[in-house]
Amino acid sequence: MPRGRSTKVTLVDVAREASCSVSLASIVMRDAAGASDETRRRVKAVAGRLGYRPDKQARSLRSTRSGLIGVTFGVHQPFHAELVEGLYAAAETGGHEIVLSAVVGSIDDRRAAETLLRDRCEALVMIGPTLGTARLRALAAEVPVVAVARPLSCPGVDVVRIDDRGGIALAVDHLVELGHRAIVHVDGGSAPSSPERRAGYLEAMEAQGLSDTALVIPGGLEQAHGVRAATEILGLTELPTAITAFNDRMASGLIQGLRLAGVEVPGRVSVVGFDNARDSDSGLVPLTTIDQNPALMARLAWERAIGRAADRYLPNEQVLVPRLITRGSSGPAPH
Amino acid sequence: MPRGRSTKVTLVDVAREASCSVSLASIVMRDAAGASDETRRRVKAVAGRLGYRPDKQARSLRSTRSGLIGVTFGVHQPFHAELVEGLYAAAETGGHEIVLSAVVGSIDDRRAAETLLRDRCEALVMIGPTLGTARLRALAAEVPVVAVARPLSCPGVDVVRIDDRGGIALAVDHLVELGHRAIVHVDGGSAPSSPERRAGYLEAMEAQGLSDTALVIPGGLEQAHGVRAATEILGLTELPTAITAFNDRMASGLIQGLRLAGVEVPGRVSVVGFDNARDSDSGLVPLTTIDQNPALMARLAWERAIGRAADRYLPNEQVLVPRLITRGSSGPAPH
DNA sequence: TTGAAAGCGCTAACAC
DNA sequence: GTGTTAGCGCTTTCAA
Repeated sequence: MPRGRSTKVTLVDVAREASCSVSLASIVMRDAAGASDETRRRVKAVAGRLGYRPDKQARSLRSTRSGLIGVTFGVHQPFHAELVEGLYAAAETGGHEIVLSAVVGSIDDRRAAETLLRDRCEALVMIGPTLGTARLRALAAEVPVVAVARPLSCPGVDVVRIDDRGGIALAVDHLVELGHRAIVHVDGGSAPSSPERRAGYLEAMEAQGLSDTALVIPGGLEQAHGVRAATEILGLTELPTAITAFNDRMASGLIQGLRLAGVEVPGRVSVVGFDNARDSDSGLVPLTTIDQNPALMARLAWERAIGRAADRYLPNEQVLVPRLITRGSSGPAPH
Repeated sequence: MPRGRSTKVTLVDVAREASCSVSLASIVMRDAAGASDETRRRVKAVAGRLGYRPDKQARSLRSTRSGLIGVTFGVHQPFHAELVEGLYAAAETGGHEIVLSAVVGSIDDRRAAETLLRDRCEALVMIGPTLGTARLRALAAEVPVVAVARPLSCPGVDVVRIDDRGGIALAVDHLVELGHRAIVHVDGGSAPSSPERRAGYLEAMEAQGLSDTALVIPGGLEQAHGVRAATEILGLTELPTAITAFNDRMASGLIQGLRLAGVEVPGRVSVVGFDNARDSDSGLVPLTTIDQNPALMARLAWERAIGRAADRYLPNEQVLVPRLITRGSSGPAPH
């Protein structure tokens, strides 16, 4: 019977074995000042030999500061995955550690955040939270909250986001430059940023004097929504020559839906996505899209979070500049 | 200055306010036996009013059992997301809580697991771990490990997995039944399960007396790998009439690559995927695929994990039965 | 530079 | 049903 898992090694064991006091051993393990090199060497050696692993819980229990930054994210959302990856990279700088809390079908942002509070996180980074501003503010009253990838005007909550309106404008302007005039937008349904991108689209169309041809089709986040939207677009009395999609995944659905009906992309219809997601350069046709620079976004969010945890800043908003990635799904307007 | 975040409310505060002892308050908060209904009501009311939140760390520090089950997963892997969702669902039964640890570019399974050990998890569920059996076994010596979605023969490690060989055989048999004989397999590169599916393909082909036409093309996990493989397949002297792909994402790439070259799916070439992923029914053509039943897989893994944590079982292996989902990407062989 | 003692917030063992 | 006592593994005064 493989019982008897290596019973726990504590700092007491290490100290005894290294014949020094527990506090001294503690100093060494924390790389704090106040121990001789000789002691340091000895303690470290013993710790290694015994397979000592500092107990995070006990440590944070004693030292009020937990060193934990909570992160909520949607498991099924590729863009969130990019940000999580970026946060891990940022966390490498040390001093603070990530605690993940997933938003899944059965668990919303509020419950996910609640878990993190019980973990005594010093600050929360919430990725694309679908939470009312009232609840968000209530949360922010308990712990510093940094909302990422969700345009938000909520006093007390930090925001790190892309300029959604500007991003869509980039797409529209790009298409207009290619000669397109009949450009429709497929939105993201109830997703964060969807209203902003929708509005940005309408503004950009107006700025180009194209208000009368502007049209928004309801969409969503997934490929299936794009396929559905394609059907709807194909049913229009007049087929547009270009489409801007809420995100890349749906853009992929759009392209596939159009191609299925024999409509060439970009020959007959151009499509521009949003996100510059992993698979976006490898579909039926490489996708022209808007890059959000998730790595930078994550880094800024992380810095904010630890800064707020240390009470170094007041909450504010940071808006990143979107970038157009021109690939194969957009081309000159037909005629 | 919005300083003064509601300073921490402890059990002592609750007890004082409810004029009872701390231990009694503790009993109430844990819903343990040994308190009168009247006390229960009073303490709960006070706790609610004060916004008391039990400190998980202190709790687990004191009670040796942490109630934590660690889960490692790849953030960028949609199939892992399904499993994580299933694990959260399983965890609803209570008693144990999930601690997530992501595997990202800069953090491998070993480091992810190491984090969980420091969290004092009682058992680990590792999703698709890409870890040598030696390291896995070393880990399993410290804590019960349940490997999910990775075929593995490693004493001391629990395994919950799909019958990969059987799954691919299902796909091959389905295609043969449709009249196909020239069937190629695009593998998953270095991904877990890739060797097993490759082998399953070869076996099934042999069982069908098709060994001489069997061919494996190198692939990977992403859509781009499928597109690349499509190019390779299109370059073959004789185009096969069917393809089995390591997963759905790559199958999508394959279909798109083929269609780009004017090859009809399933008219000219049939394609079968693996995973029954979210987007698989909404692509250019709805994908025929193999379902792994991630919900059940997750539930079994969870039960194993808490069972092992309580030392109720010895490690073992559970193999799930794959199921063929027939959709539009497979059809009768041409001729 | 080192060590002794106190205590973080909680639970568990025991007495009442 | 209730309170008292001890202590989880660690950090943190404080004194030596």
